[in-house]
Amino acid sequence: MQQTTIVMNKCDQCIVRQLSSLKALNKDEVIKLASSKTSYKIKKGEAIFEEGEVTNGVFCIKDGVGKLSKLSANGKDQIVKLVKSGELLGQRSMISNEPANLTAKAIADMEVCFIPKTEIINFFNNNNQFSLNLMQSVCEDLKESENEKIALVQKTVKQRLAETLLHLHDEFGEDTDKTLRVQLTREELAGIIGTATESCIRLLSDFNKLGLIELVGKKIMLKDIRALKKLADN
Amino acid sequence: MQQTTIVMNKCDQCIVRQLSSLKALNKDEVIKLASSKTSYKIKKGEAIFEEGEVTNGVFCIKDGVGKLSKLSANGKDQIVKLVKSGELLGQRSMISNEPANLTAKAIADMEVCFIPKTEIINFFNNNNQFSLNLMQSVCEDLKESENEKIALVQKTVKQRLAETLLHLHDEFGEDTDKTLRVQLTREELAGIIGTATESCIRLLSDFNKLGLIELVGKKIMLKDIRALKKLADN
DNA sequence: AATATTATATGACAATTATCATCTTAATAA
DNA sequence: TTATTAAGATGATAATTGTCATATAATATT
Repeated sequence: MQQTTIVMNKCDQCIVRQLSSLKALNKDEVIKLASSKTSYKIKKGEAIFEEGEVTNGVFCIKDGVGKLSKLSANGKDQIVKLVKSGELLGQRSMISNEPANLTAKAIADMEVCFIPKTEIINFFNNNNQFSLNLMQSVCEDLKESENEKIALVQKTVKQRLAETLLHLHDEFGEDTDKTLRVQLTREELAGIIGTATESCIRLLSDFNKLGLIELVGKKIMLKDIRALKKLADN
Repeated sequence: MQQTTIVMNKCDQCIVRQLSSLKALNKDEVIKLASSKTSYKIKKGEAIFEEGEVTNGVFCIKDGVGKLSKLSANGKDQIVKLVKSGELLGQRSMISNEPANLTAKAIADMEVCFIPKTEIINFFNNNNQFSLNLMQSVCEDLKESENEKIALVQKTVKQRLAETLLHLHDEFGEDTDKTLRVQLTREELAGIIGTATESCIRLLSDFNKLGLIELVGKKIMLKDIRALKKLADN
């Protein structure tokens, strides 16, 4: 009895349970969830799943940061989305009944839990609020993807870099030294904005010289957010 | 009584009912649907809804072709997706409870039906298969959007043009004269692949000279699909 | 039919961005 | 520590693509 309570609490207190579609689950469902999940630790650089893999469930991100990306023919890694704690991973391919379309890798050490598909489908069919939440989450991803698609075409690399820096600042915040908390390599940053690594580095230098940002070793500090916003929009 | 039957048949026979998420609806639900829908005719060039508009429902496309697009600051229209008969329009913003993110316009004369949100939410909550279908449809859109996003960055304009021509051929087929059935202006085609109209025209000329396509007035005939595929992939 | 308007086409040129080479600095392994 | 490798930085150059100008063809309007 007590054991059940402990297990339930584990998921009940979890940040994913608080932030994701899973917030719609009731006590009994959380207990079921806790007993069917499995936990993993994933080191920086390691994959959670690879493109083409059949995952048969979703991953809850308890801690860390990950990237969803696709390798191109010429060996470049295009990053489609970053994910952080509180989010679910692999919803789309699970629902579509398809192998993963993208590869998920850890950018910072991660703690994740795997929830089997059967469990999720069960919640989906029996809990309207959960299915609506899940639906809205995918819809949010779709909207974001469409808008990014438009930005890729309508904005220059410079604008996209400014936009991405602001976005990273908004979503992940600052370290104590005022630099961006997410530690991306220049290559990864280039992969997000969709450009060559050298172009990305060059523009960062330009931004630095213009006083828009400051490069602290490999880390980036946003110095003039207003100017970055202006640059990104116009 | 007879009237009800007639009305039901109207929706029951409809191509949208056969192809979209609505195929999961049972007889009673179709009757409800038929009584709550309103029909419209939309002329080529006219809008079904505009970006920022609150639609409060979805549109069934009975006939015609439409485009979902967003106007950029510099006046260019980026086309995000083409829609054709059998598809639903406006699902995402309805589910997200947001105004439309994109503008929907007719490329060819359209016949559409509007279904109010209350009706859809009702089906969503009471019919698991319908909610799953709807979910899968949004997931399909998401996958496509992500893949196009990647293509926009990793492929050249030439490759994207080849890819888009093949895609249009697959999805909309040929007219009796072997040309592509969808009649897009060069400007619209440029808006899909995300390039300047002049660049698009120039590349079409190149493709023509290379024997990949043939330009029959404003219409386009694919002559060497194998070569176009090779070009698009590599 | 004549005129106006819009779409398509093409040349010339500029701007952006990618590629390749090289160098420096930082991180990691031996 | 030293050697080795990887990441970051920058110059030189080429390729791609966008912009502007202008011409022609197609369509619409009077």
